[in-house]
Amino acid sequence: MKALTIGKVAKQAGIGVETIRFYERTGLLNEPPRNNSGYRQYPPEAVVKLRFIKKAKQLGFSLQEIGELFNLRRQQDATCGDVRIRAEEKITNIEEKIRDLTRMKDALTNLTCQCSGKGPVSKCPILTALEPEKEKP
Amino acid sequence: MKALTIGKVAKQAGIGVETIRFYERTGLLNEPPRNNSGYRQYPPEAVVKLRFIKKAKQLGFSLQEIGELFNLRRQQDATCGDVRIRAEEKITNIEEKIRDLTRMKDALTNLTCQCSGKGPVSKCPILTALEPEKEKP
DNA sequence: ATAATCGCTGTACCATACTACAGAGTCAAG
DNA sequence: CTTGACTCTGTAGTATGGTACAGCGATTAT
Repeated sequence: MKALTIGKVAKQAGIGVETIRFYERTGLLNEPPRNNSGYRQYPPEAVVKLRFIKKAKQLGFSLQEIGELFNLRRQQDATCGDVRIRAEEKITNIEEKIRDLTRMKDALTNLTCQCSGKGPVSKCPILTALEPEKEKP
Repeated sequence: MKALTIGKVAKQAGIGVETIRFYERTGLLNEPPRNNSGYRQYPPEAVVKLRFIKKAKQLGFSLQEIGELFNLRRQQDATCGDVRIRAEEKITNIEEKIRDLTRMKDALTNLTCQCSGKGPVSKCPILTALEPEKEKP
């Protein structure tokens, strides 16, 4: 006997009960089985899925994009080549995010270094951090 | 003569005119000087700032957080140690995002590899990608 | 010099992602 | 066996981040 009620799942995933029902309504989560009195019965994996959603949102993915990531997995065996292409798009996308974040981090590190030093900063490293690279003449 | 109208800035930054005015209303952008007829006169750096905002949003930062990043820079010379602490918080935060994205990327790569191979996948690598690490007994 | 385009303010509306009830049934602990 | 916490459905409200006019003046291209 391992099924969880919605409240347990919510607590373990660190999100609200209403939010879970909302995700279900929008189709992001599929409907779990119910017990005799109509209570949702979640398998423990539901917690994993919800934690994934939470994290992915913090990384700038919309609920729709998160759904696409799930679909990628579900359709995997069906239409292999197609899925591969879309997965590679996601990967490229993610790599760009990582690059941007790395630049942003470097800029902030830079800022804290300058802070311990002295003198005015002519160009703001944070702002220019996310500029598209351009060749220097 | 280098001042740009709002339309020029918007085009160069790749965002809408209305959005720029919206950012101004909310205080994310400070009010630019005006010309005789009341038109906003932006310096070229405004484009850099707007592109930063656009990117940062894609990375999961809220407008408020983006504003905090800007403040970090502005207050830099004033309250050095304090700024340093908050900058380091941001850095830690960013490092976690990078870690999560890297895990997600690896999981997707994994998925495309499995795809070219064959056989059913018992555990979904995407879902478990963003799980907090736990020691394996 | 006169449209078309752009800019101004102000207000209203929109999509996304929740969040909060109301009103009724269910379950578990003392 | 009741009382308090939990669940259900349904509907409504909120926060964030825009987007879209209307109604007017300024500018620019022909």
